[in-house]
Amino acid sequence: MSRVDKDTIIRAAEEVIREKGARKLTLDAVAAQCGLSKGGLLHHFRTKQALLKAMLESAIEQEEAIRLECGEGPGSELAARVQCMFALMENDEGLPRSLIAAVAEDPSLLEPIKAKEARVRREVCDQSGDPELALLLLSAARGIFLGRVLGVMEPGDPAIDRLRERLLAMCKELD
Amino acid sequence: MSRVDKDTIIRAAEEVIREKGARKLTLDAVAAQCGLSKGGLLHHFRTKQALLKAMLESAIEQEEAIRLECGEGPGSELAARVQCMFALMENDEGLPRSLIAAVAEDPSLLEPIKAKEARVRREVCDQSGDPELALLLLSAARGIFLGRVLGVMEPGDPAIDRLRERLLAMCKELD
DNA sequence: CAAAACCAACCAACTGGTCGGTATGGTAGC
DNA sequence: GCTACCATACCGACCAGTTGGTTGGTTTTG
Repeated sequence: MSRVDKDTIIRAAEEVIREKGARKLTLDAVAAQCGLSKGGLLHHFRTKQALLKAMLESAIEQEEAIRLECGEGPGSELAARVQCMFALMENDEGLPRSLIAAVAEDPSLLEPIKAKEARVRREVCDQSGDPELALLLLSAARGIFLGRVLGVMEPGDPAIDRLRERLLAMCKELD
Repeated sequence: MSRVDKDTIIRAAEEVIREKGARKLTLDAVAAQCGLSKGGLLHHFRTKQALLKAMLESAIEQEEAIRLECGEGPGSELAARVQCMFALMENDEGLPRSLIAAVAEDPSLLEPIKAKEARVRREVCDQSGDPELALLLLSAARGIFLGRVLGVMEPGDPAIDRLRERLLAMCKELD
């Protein structure tokens, strides 16, 4: 029986990034955050890379879970993905933080995300009668999302809500 | 007369990020890259933060220069900005790399970019008869751009070209 | 000459990672 | 029940290499 499981550690790592920035994501900081010694932390993740990788995988899982929630109705894949991205923004969880840390540490860690992203694009295109417009709308959603990840766009901006409505309307129109 | 000027150092820093990743952007690495001792480097930039800040400012300048090139004709601000972003992608210069390094090091360094981004959005909105659609198109361009910055989207993807054409067409339609 | 540009040696703090050891809880044999 | 054994979780000291930054001196240039 473990008192601290891997998921707790991943959350702690995300918290460190949130508080101190991606550059300060050190093993010591993570260990301190979840009340563990560095030795204990390294017992769960043998290297820092392993921790980063687990963070990304966890983030992807979370995203896919939200995606399923958004796609229950008869809407298209595109609409579901757009909704999913906005949902992801509301409770800014692991993915954004992990993304930044990973790309700073070792861009090759993003390979799984790259693959997932390509798959989503293909699905969205295949399903739509106007693949280019579909891709364009998807890109717009990602632009807003990544803008928030980088902190370039304000969280509470009312324009975001209006953009979401407009985006979703255009998605429906496309179907 | 200096044998190595600040601009050379900034370019060297960008090169380091390109070759080794944002995390490896160290003073030693930058000094080595531009054939300077660390002491010499620190003579030009007293702290690492100062170097980062200068990198961002330089990147913004470059972007504004490209923006002016793109906006010579009668096109709207929106069209010019979209064109500018695609031009920025073709010769992937400092801005993308600097962005990642800065956000990893200290997100508050992005403040100038945030301000500039907000200003652009305002201009684009003010000029357009359909501000939301304009913002949406701008977001799409940024989504593609940031997707490339993070390495999530392939550089040579032909879809990018098609997306650019479509985006520009929609911009013209909006005018 | 005086200032600016530059260098080499150095430093303290931090980094990821190793290592020997301890605490705990389960399990098999008696 | 008790003992011997073992695996897992965890600790804390330690290490070598790296980091940003300092200092004191040397070269270059106007």
